[in-house]
Amino acid sequence: MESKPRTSRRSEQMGDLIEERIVTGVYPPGMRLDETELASGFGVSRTPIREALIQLSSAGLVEIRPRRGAIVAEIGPHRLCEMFEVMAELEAMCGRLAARRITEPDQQVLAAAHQACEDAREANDPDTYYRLNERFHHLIYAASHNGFLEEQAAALHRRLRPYRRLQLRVRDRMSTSFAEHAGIVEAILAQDGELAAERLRAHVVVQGQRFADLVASLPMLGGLGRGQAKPVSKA
Amino acid sequence: MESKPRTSRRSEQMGDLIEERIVTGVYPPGMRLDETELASGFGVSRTPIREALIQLSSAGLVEIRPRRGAIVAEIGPHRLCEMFEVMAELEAMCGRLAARRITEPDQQVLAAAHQACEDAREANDPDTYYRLNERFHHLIYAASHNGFLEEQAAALHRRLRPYRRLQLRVRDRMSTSFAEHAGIVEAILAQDGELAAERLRAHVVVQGQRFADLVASLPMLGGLGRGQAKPVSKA
DNA sequence: GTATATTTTATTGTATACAATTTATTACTC
DNA sequence: GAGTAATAAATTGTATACAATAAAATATAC
Repeated sequence: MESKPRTSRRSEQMGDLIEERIVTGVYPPGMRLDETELASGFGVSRTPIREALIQLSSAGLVEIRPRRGAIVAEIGPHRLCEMFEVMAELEAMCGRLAARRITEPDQQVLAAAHQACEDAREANDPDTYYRLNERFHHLIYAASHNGFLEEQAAALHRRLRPYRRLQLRVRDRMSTSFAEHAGIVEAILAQDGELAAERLRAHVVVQGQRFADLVASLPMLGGLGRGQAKPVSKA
Repeated sequence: MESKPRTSRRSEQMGDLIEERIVTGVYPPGMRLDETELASGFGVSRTPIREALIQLSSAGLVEIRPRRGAIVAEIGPHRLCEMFEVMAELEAMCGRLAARRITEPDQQVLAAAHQACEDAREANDPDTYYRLNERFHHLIYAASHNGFLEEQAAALHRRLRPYRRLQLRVRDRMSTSFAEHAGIVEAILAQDGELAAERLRAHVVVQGQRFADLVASLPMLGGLGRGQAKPVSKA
């Protein structure tokens, strides 16, 4: 059968498009999002654009200032560290619950996903590793058998994606990441919740730390402080 | 000066109004939210209503089914337990961080808020206690000195409000709650993060458990299972 | 009389028109 | 010429009009 879009709502499609461009950096933090401009750019009216922006605002990706338009949310280093701190705890919680609740077949799936990561590491393929890493973490979220937690963790993970992505370029990050994964899998399969939690927390915190180092060095992110945005030309 | 609304956006006002009616049960779970009806009811056009509904949908309070309208989100007992489980962990995290990071003046404020709770308990005033209890918890969120965590915790707390509110009617809940608070304050002031986390987790989990008992007994919530909603007449 | 197909109705989704407010530009005063 | 006031332009917020789809009702076949 032909794949028909499961939603006929243009506003959702617009939301996905804009979100994509935000997380990939096409629309950088602080950029003004002109409704009329976006509308004509996407070939729709302002209505779906507005609805998409409101949704993205709720998700924290854009900031709507009353009567003053929307801008891509600027997440400063400080806020970002806060978010990583929470992410670490959510991951830890997922791990703790997963260790207690993971089912037999899910154990197999997790082990297989881990194995796949190893293959990507040996092939020295960061993009594939990145993708498989995402899958690995999502499997742990799901293994917590708490659907709400799974959603929350996935949402925050997604939101931190652009910042995490940078790190895999860092030297040896793949190997250390994989080594940490091994410890995590071990703890979960041994059904040691506290150990799994601890290791996942450390895994993410390290990411956050690594990020903090990165943010200090990169000029692109260095100017991304708490303060007001430098205006970005729209064309 | 006269208090002028800080936002001129009708959609936000509508959102607050609708949210208020949802969390207070005026609009019960499963109820259809007819855009036209709401619009005429509030004396505005459909546009602000739609925008409000989209926002509430992002917050998880309403569910928008494409081309089929919006309904008040139905949170079944199962999902609710999941949410309480996450809430417990967020509170625990706030407590752990608060114990490590709370400032001198904030210690005073927290102690005072706790004292105020005691007064309400002695006066046997559940409504006041409820309000002061909210304040107490929010102070702990803030004391974590993680603004993002504070927001997340507050948002989930708010979302669970209608369900938590029921419990204070339960016999002796005020006293046990207060006793638990005392232990939490003690742990935080002693800067024992793990103890504070543990006690806060238990505090919330108990609420969740209590809720589970409640949900099993109340017919109003008993029919609120995972499945499809019974339609609720709109007038 | 029941089940299916067709028409009707109602409601959502989108586009456009208008109103209100903010920002930019210009004019004016000192 | 700099600073402020008034005006003009641009952009957001709201209302309404129209289009598309789903639910309801009716009609028809068996």
